[in-house]
Formats: sequence, C-alpha cells, structure tokens
Amino acid sequence: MATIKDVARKAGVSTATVSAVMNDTAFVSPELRARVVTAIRELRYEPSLAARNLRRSRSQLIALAVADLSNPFYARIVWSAEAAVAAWGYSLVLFNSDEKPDTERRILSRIRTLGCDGMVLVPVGAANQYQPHEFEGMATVLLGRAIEGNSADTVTIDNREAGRQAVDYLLDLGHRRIGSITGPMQLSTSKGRLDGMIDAMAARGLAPQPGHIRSGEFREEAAYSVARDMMGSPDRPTAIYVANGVMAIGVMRAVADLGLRCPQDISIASTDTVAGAGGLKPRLTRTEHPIADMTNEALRLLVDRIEERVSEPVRSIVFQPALIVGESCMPLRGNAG
Amino acid sequence: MATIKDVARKAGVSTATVSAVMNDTAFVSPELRARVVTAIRELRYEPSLAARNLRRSRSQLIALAVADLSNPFYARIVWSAEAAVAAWGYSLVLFNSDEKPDTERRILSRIRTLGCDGMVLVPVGAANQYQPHEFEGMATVLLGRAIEGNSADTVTIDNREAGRQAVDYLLDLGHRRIGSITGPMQLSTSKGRLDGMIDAMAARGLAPQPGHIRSGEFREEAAYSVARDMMGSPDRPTAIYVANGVMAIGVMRAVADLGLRCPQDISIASTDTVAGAGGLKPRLTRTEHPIADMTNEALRLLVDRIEERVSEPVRSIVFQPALIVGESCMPLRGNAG
DNA sequence: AGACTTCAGCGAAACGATTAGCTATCAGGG
DNA sequence: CCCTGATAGCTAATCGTTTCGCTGAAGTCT
Repeated sequence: MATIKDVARKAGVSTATVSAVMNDTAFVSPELRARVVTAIRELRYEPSLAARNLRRSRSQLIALAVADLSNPFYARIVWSAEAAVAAWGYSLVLFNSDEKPDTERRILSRIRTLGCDGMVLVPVGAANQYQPHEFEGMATVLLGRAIEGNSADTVTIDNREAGRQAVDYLLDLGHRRIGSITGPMQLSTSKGRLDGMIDAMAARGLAPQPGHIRSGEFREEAAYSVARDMMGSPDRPTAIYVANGVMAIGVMRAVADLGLRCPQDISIASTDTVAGAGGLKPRLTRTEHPIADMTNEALRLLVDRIEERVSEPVRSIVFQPALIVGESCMPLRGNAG
Repeated sequence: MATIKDVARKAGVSTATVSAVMNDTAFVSPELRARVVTAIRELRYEPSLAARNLRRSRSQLIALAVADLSNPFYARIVWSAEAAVAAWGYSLVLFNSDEKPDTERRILSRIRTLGCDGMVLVPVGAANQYQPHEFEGMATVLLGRAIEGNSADTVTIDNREAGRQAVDYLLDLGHRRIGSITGPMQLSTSKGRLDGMIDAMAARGLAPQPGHIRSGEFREEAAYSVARDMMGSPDRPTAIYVANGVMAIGVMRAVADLGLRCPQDISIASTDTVAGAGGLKPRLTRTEHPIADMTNEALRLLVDRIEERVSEPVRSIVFQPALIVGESCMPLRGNAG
C-alpha cells in the first residue's frame, strides 16, 4: 500500500499538501492539486483509516448488536441498518448476542476496544444487569427494547398497544378463553405486550386464566413445546396471542402436529412478525412494526449524538404498531368452545 | 480514556513494560506485573485498537459483502459468518451490494480503506468486470459465486448438480414440459443451475422449450411477473424449476393469483431455499445448500490466508446440494397433461 | 577476581495520517 | 525602495501503540 509520503514524494510536495487535497481542507493551487491527484491515482493511494482515526480519534464505525440473528425480525433490522449506516458515511460492525447477557457483555467491551463511534444495541438483559452509567462515553441508542432508568436514547414500539390491539381483535371475534405465549418477562417487550393483553381483557371485565399465560425464550422451539403443552390440555384456549413472529411459527407447527386446524380449531394472533414472512399459510393476523422506520430513526439519533448536534439528555421515541388482519383467526362460534 | 502512558506513569514503569504485560510478549517480574495490572484496572485502561492497528498494520476486522441482505439466504450467511468471525477473534463488518456492481465497487474500496484484514465476498458482477488481480493484496474468499479466471479462494455449491437433481426429480414424476425461471445469466450460479437442468433433460433426449426458459433478477418481484407471464400462456409448462428461494415465493404467489393450485396444476421445485422458510405451504421441494458449513469453510480459508498459514495459490471448494422433497410437486397424470 | 552471559526493563523510533504554526514569496502602497 | 499583508505550502509535533536495541545489575564460569 502506498502511503501519503509516497504520494508527496512523487508529486514533489509535502504530506500536508496531499492531506489538504484529500480532505479539501485548505486552498491548493490548481497546478499542485493536479500533480497530487495524478500521483494519487498512479500509486492507487488510499488513506489508511487506522492512521487517520488515531489522529482524529474517530473510527467511522457504528456497531449494531442484535439479540438474535436467526430471527428474521432482526435480519430485517440488519438490512435497514446497513443501508442507513452507509448512507451516513459510516460502516457497520455487526454483533449477535444470541439473547445471552454474557455474550452481550463481551460484545460491549469489544465495541469499546474497537473504538466504534457509536452503537445501536438491542439489549438482552434485565434492567438491573446494566450499570446506571453503562453507556456513558459512547454514543448509544437502544433499539426495540428499553432499559428502565437508563441514560441512553431509545427507540421502541408501543408494546402495550400491540398486545391490546391483537387481543382486542380476538375479543371482537367473540373469544373469551384467550391464552398467550410470550417471551422472557424481564424484557420490556414481553412485559408490555402481556400488559396490553391484560388491559384489553380487563376493559371487558375479563382476565386470562393463569395456566393460559406462559412465557419462554423468544424462539421457535421454545414456543413449540409450550404450545404443545398448553394446547394438549382439555381446557385449552380458543385463541392464542403469541408475542413474536418466530414463536408464532412454532405455535402453528405445534397446532398442526396436534391435529388441530388454524383458524377453525384455534385462532392465532401475533406481534412483530416480519411482513409477508415467506408466504406462511394461513397468513398470520398480527401487529406489524415499522422496522425500517425504527431503524432509520435509531441511526438518525445516533449520528446526531456522534456528530454532537444535540445536547438534550435522553430522547425516547415510541412507534405505533398496526394490526394486519390475516387468515389465522375466526369468530368463536366456528369453534367447539 | 486512559492511555498506555497514564498506566506506565501510574505503575512507575515504561510503556514497553505495560505493553509486555498486556500482550504477554516478554517476561515481566511478578512484582512489576502486579503494579501494572492494578494500574490498568484502576484506570480502566483499554488499549486503542486504532493505535495498535496502525503499528501492527492489522485491524482485526473481516468484511463480508453479500449480494442482497433482503434475501433470507444471505441473512443466513450473515448469521453464520458473525459467529465464525467472532470465534476466530475478529469482528465482522457487513456490507450489502444489493446486486449492484457499482455499489460493490464502492464497497471494495471502502474495505481497503478500512484496512480490513480480509474479506468474504459474494460477487455480483460478471467475470469480466473484475481486474485479473482485483483481489491481490487483500486476503479474499469468494462465497457462493465463482469468478472465472480469478485468483481468489472460492467456496461454492455444485450448481449444475443442483439443477440436475431438481429437474431429474420432476422428470421422474413424468413431467416433460418443464420451464425454468432463473437469475441473471452472467452469474455462475444461474448458469450452472440452468446447465444442470439442460443436462438432466438431455439425458432423456429432451430439451426445454425456449419460451420456457426465462431469466431475471434474483428477486421475488421479478420472478412474480415473469411467472405470471409464462403461466398465462396456453402452452405453459406443467412444472417449473425456480433457481432460487425468494424467486420461488414470487412464483407461488403468481400461481395463486392466476387461480392455479400448486401442486395440482403446476409443480414447483427450487434451489437454495432457506431451510423451513417460515412454514411456507405447500412446503417446497428444493435442493438445499449447507449454508452454515459453506460459510464456516469460507472463514477457515480466509483466516488461513490472513494468518499466513498457507501458500498454495488458489483453493476452490465445492459443496454438494441435497434434494429435499416437499409437497410442491405431483406426478404429471394429476395434471391436464 | 575478572570475563562473559543472561535478561528485566527502559528509551526512543517507528506506523501513517492531520494540523498548528512557520517561512517565503509576491503584490501593492507610501 | 522598503515595508506590510496576504497566503500557498512546508516543517514538525502529535495521536497511542509496538518493538528494536540498549543498559546495567546479577549470576556463572574459569
């Protein structure tokens, strides 16, 4: 690799002039500029970010740490984030914490060492696992999941509203015995969605049966076994609200394996499913999240911080879910119940 | 941020000693080592990668540039790659060329500037768009798609075999009018799969009708419109081999929109579909690729190169596809014929 | 005891860029 | 003709590490 010195020598100028040409940071006479430009081209000179960053203490790197790369929801976030990061002139360093707080801790330290200019984090731990000032000294935006009492910018969805919308819809169809399969209760998303469900039922003087509320990992397999268990019992619910997209797939598989039909025997509604998820049949009734918008917003906030265009202490942006009606729910009278 | 100098001052030693302790690169007496270690802890010292990399001319970064992040196939690669890269002690910088050669060119230059130690590339251009020595000076592995006459290590699938397997299966079911919707012909994957199809038919003295072979972008929308067009004509094929997973989804949608049923009215087989793609119904008959293995192998080759454990000029590894029978194909007599 | 090894630890020179501050040139005014 | 002011371009310091080569104390051998 050619260095700035090689270019300077070849063009017969000082490195300062080459730098000025590269960064357009001072006036350089047309003649010299031309010499420099040709030298750059002929030597195929590309500045070393390592050196530039050392000097400027900037890395042009933005880290994204998601909770589970195998989940299409996060794959979608990665897609949007890559585009947004590139558009802002940075590059994306990707990490997968795989829903493991230990892995996340290692990732956070790695991000620091790499000297990333900022990071977007989908936190996987309970609020109390983070130090109060965990994110100080590094521009940070929390995406999707909130950490209570934390000092970082946050972009989330209104999870409570999502749960409310989905369960309201099931209630409108006449369902009363409604179950829920939700994620780990220490996560703001799981808790919010369940609260929304309880809200919706309470508004009609109802409450879910304790045995019909089950939480587990945000994974297809976990949902599958929980669903098999719940649906195998005689007083099984007539409708289920599943708190996330991949879990919904597990639930549908469990339902099919039990010889039940969806929606005839059981209605299923879910949240955060990726749009048009691979032609799933029947198409899920679900609340969708504006993933791309949320991700773009997260990066806007982050770049604002990095480039110090902003001083407010903490900004928190909440998006609204939208109910998308598919074919996975039926009015109750179609059921045995 | 504390620097190595601060640590050295605090511990009353030279920076060289601190460095030796950090990297375990020279013997340091237990006493001094202890002083250094406590100083490091008390100052919360973390070495700056920018400086270290400048000195070592290493970045600990591995770039991955995929062709289309919206395609679950590549999302799967990203997932595997992140894990493998982390396991080797590097971090992953992700890029999406979005099947655009221009974007890819910018990405390659960015990767150089970032000083990544190596890169895994899913190339999007025709072979002649690359200079013969395009990848010299940077450890490179091409993944999924080959570039003829190129000098980089390559990990691919036997595309010809994939096409052969899928179409053989359709032929075994009695189909004779078989069509194909495939990707851009300048890509080794598209060409190989189509060649395999032609092989399979030739082996039985058959050849596809010209109008039944159509190529287009590797995207759902492109496949949708091509499929609508092809299936709308009176001499439509009785079976279609679709050259990639997302295209298969588009084709199934087109088939449904035309009021046709799969597999009763038309059999569909595809290649490179992601396993268990979101519960698609009917489940596709397809050739699957060992994506995780391929990605791991690509990174093994890459790290070999980076750490200079290898000297052979070019290594090329070809994986074999496996036919997975789903429910999207039926014997011909079930059809109009 | 003198000569020779050994080796813990230090000092200082890189790495490749940016940038503050300086020099030298030139035009124009008195 | 000299002085001033403007400014194009240079010199050299700097960023935070690693690492080469050196020093000097201690140990070993004859």
